[in-house]
Amino acid sequence: MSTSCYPDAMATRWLTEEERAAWKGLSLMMLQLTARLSQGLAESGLSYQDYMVLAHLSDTPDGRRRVVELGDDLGWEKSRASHHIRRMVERGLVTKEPCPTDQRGWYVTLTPAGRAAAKAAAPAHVAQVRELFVDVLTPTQLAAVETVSRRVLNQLAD
Amino acid sequence: MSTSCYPDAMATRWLTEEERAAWKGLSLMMLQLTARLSQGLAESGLSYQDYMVLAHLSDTPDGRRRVVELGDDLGWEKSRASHHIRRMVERGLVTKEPCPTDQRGWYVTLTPAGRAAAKAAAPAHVAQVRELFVDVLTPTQLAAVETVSRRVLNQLAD
DNA sequence: GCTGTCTAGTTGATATGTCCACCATGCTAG
DNA sequence: CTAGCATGGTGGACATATCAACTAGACAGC
Repeated sequence: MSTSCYPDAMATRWLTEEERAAWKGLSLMMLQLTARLSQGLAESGLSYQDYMVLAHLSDTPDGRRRVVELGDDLGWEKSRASHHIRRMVERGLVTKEPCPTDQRGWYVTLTPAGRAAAKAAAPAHVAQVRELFVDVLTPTQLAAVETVSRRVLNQLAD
Repeated sequence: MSTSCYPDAMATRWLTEEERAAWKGLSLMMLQLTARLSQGLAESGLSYQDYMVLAHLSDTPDGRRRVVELGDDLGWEKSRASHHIRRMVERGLVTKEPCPTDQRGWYVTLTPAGRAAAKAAAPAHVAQVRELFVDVLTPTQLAAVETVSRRVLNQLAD
């Protein structure tokens, strides 16, 4: 597949070794990293996804966010967001309140239990992000990561 | 959560804004990127995971790989690997052959159909990886990505 | 040989994600 | 006002992932 000539009209520009290494490294890194972080969070009784929702909500100034907004923040489609929020409501981590200005919409807000769960899980999670990612890199490398992701996300937004 | 002082013995070292931005950017980028690439591959009738398996097999010199090896390559646990391979066998993309030197094991190999599917999907997929990732970055940035992922994967390996 | 422990892989229950059709509301143009 | 289209969210069917328990073969020490 990395090999050679296609009969097609458009000759495919295959990846060079460097390009391939970068892409493969990135993919594998993210797979392993999120797997490990999930494991870590599991000990606090939260999934990675749960944690992201909770963290996002507690970062929001008024502590509430529409279902689809939350989905956009986390890169989820609305259906996934809806299902996941429902499950979190069932577990008592968040609640939904009708949105006064848009009858279709719901605000998702943290419950005290949700806030507590996030607070309990945060230190270990952050420590792990540090240990496995942040502290392994130089400030320059971190900055590069930020630049790279901004560029790619920009490109994706077209 | 990003806020402040914990009563704990170990004071948590929270992330700085730069660190946070890098981590968040990276996570979101990978989410969106893989989502988009999955969509692209769906038009060839393959999932992202299917493609990774096929690509890996066709990269392997002798075109075969043990189930768990494949899992390691892709960052999967053995159970996930087993389930996924089974489904791919059912769809005729790969086959399993008993391993002569280890009675417990199986070699996974491409079928002609699997090889053809990979070959058909590759050009569009590679084009998309280029468009959305590789071609958005400078060679220096690509090299940085590679370095970063190598370091992090190294750290994970402990 | 016998025993215990490790590893490869499977299985099934359950949790999660995806896809698509759907409903109700909002929004815009005539 | 109202006709049409866009948007926020739900629901169900199905695909995929995770977890824990399990089988069978490998492998080491005796």
